[in-house]
Amino acid sequence: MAAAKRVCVSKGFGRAKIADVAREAELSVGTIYLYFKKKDELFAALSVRVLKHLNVRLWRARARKDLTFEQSLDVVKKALLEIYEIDPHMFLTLANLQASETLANITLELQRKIVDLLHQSFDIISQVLREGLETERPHAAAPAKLSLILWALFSGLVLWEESKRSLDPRKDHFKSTLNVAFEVFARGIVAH
Amino acid sequence: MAAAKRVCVSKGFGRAKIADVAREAELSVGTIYLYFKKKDELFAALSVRVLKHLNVRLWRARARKDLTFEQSLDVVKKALLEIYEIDPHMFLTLANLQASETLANITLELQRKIVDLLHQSFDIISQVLREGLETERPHAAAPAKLSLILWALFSGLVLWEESKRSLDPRKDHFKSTLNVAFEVFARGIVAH
Amino acid sequence: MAAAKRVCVSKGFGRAKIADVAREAELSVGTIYLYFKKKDELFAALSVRVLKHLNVRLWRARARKDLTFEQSLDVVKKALLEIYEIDPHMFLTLANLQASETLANITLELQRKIVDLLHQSFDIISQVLREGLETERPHAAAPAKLSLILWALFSGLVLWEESKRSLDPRKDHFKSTLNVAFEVFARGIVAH
Amino acid sequence: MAAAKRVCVSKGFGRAKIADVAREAELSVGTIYLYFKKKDELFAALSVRVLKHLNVRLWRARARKDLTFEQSLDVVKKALLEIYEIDPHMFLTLANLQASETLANITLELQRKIVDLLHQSFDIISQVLREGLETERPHAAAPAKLSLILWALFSGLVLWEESKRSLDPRKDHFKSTLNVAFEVFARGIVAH
DNA sequence: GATGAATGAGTCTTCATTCAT
DNA sequence: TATGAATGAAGACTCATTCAT
Repeated sequence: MAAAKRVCVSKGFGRAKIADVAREAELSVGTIYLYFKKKDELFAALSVRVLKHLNVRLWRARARKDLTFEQSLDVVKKALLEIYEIDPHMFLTLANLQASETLANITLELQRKIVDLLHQSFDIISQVLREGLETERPHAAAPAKLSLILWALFSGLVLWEESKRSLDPRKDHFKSTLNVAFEVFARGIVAH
Repeated sequence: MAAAKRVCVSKGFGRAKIADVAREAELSVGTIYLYFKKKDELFAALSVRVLKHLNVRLWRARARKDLTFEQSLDVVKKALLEIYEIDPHMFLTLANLQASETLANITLELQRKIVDLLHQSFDIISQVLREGLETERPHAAAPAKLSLILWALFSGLVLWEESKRSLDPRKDHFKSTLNVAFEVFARGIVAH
Repeated sequence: MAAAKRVCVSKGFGRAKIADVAREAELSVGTIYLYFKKKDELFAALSVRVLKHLNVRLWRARARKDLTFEQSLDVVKKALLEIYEIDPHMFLTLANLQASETLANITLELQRKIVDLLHQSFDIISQVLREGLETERPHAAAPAKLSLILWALFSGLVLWEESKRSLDPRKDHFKSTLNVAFEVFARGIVAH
Repeated sequence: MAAAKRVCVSKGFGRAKIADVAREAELSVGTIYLYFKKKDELFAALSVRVLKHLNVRLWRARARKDLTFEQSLDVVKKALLEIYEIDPHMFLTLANLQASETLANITLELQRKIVDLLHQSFDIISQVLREGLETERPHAAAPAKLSLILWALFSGLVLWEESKRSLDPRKDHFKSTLNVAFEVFARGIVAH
């Protein structure tokens, strides 16, 4: 799977061949098929891995208590950013999963796993937000909806950032845009 | 191109074959190649079309004067939503363009056109925001950055909405989430 | 299809590759797939051809009137033998169709065609036998059953003949055995 | 080998994999190769087993003395039918051996064994027929030739029966057709 | 301009066979 | 004897692209 990710990064998701992965992993083609029934199964498994990693990080963030809402949000932002900076392709893997038809070609079991992990991600973010929201922003929207908005905001920015490289030479800094985005978000959830 | 879009919608972006497009267009395969040098060229042209359509709408929104910031933002939201509702796959086309490696395989000319149109989109949104911001939110972030955030927010929500159909049976309504997202955004750009 | 047959003859049914057929036909692999959806479809089509050829011959035999039962039987034998001698592999094609799992992998339409042609073969043989039987062998078994027995006898002998070459050096002459078989059959359908 | 036969029956001859056999036998793949050098060797050995079983039955039939020709023939028929009914796939195994190219890929030793056993089968049938023929049908054809015809008749009917299941919904009963076939055969060997 | 048959390189996938343990 | 992970050659099938008509 590490090899598969490396191939995705270097050749692009759609151009990644099983033979490439095998070569990168210093295995034969057949061996790949010993562990993954289909090509799409392998790449979907990559997403599972990303989501698991993500959830571990988010979980750690959630463990911290006695934080204000702003601090909680900051913890979520840091968790997402940290993961992105460790491996900027992680979220792109997820974006590709969403944009491609990979999902249609995998086992129901794997599909369920992915759905489940995504739900977990949202639930953790919701929980982090909820505590701060309840005391400080009692009139804010439902945490579940807000966590989805946060997720969309983040993945939209990542997708843009990644595609920008080939499209748009105009320089803008991901991190600073992200900071502004989170500030806007934080202030937007006002208590009237 | 209309045929190409219909094929993309019904079979999915990655599974769309030139032969399908030809059949849908009631033309022969060869004829497609009279108008598009490469397959990727055709699908990139689709994105150009989406962006042009988008810009026309945004331009109309921009034309209205004497609006408060909130009203301006509402106009942008309506323009984006309207386009999405007329054709939910338009933004997915763009997302696919970003997520796939299509961009790497097209002529420089077409690449430039796409970049140019995207800049136009941002510029129009920036302008819409700028007027309201200058008078009502003098301390807000740069309009260019805010328009990017708005774009990311919207495309992130669309991508999620589209992928959710196959992944996640949990019902949530795109439109209401979008409304909340824009409310949060609008309130977030406060003048301290 | 002529190329496919030649490949079957020279390399054996199970070892015939699409690439071989393409080379033999002086076409590319893709062109084969322009006319046959699946590999098995091509080889099943071969059987259809054999059966059609067979039925034409049998039909001609049937056209002759005013024959005694023995003469009718002789006409059937000659028709079968003639086909076998023109192309000894024709019946082997059918035997392979029966012994292999090809039938499970073809379209229902093609399956139906094969069934239909086989029924036709039996029906023609039945008709040839019927006339002679009615007047000369009134107490014989049903012509349909007898034509099946004749068919089994013939194809059993062909299968044996074909496999014998690699198995059994013991010489015996197909034609003379066939003659004896038909004599036995003719005498066996006695009028008590 | 029992496992191999079960796999052949359930998945079909051509679709039987060594891995399937190993799983069925509750052994590992490697272990299969301790006992059979090649895949074809294993399946050829299956034929040897069938032929041995067949010969045992035929031998028993031969042991009975003081039978008329018709009774002898009946004994042969019963032996063949009994084997067929115990395991309808036995003869199909032999038919597959004949129709496929398996024979070309096995050791000379195994080839000889198969040839030898086939000769034995014919010889036993010949002997059964000979006794009755000599006294009751002095002018009949050579017993060797007649036993080959009998064999062809039987295997032709079996092959037909087996293929019919997937091809032809038209019901006809194997056993009754076989009975008619043997009656015809018995009467056909008349003494003029 | 339009056609669509032909192409063949490119990929996935399978599976008999080996071999270090 | 037994294992079963690893192999990689082989082969079916696809589809963007071309070009003679």
